[in-house]
Amino acid sequence: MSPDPFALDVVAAARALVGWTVSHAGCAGVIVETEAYHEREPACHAHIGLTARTHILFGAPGTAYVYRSYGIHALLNVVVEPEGTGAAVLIRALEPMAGVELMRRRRARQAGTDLCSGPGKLTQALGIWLERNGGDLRTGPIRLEPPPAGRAAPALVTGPRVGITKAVDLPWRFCARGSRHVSRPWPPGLGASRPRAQVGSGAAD
DNA sequence: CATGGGATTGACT
DNA sequence: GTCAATCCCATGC
Repeated sequence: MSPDPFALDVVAAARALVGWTVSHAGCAGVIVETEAYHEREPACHAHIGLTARTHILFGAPGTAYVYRSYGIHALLNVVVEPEGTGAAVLIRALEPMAGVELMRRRRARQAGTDLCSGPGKLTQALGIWLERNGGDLRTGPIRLEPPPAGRAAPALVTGPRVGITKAVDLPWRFCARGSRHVSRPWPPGLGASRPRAQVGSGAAD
């Protein structure tokens, strides 16, 4: 299988990118959750067409699209599909693999909770900010690397995308089955065990 | 030029 | 469960 998912259609790319590694500024994690966005559906920023904000989405596949969300957070996307088509894969969660102490320091206020279990959390943990918008993910500073050759593709759980108000029924969210590093709300059938200490309300396993 | 709205998170009732 | 934070961009007058 080609190690270049960037030219694939956005849904295939979103599925293929689960299991890849993202690294930046001394930290790295394996992607456990993605979502697909495409200009032909209204939840995608590129739906409004080519503007100052969206032109990166129409650019070369393998480019980083980093934008500010709710005035507070930076969200990381991988631009996919051929140049001229507005499409991207949102990286929603990572399993921390390297530089975990540095991640904890960057997220000092939430050191006890999950470090990368959300699109705004992982950019904070990795030190990714808006200045990375437009960068080439194959050369860095943000690097995207394929899983080791021969590793089986992770089983995926599919569900509707999170946090949007348009095209809410499209099943374009993909989570690694069994991973407890996925963002909330966990999709049905994820198969991950609860983080502990939340049990007690009488529910048995 | 004024205004509305987020591809979210963490704190609080 | 509810809700504020915070700011750039897109839209409308």
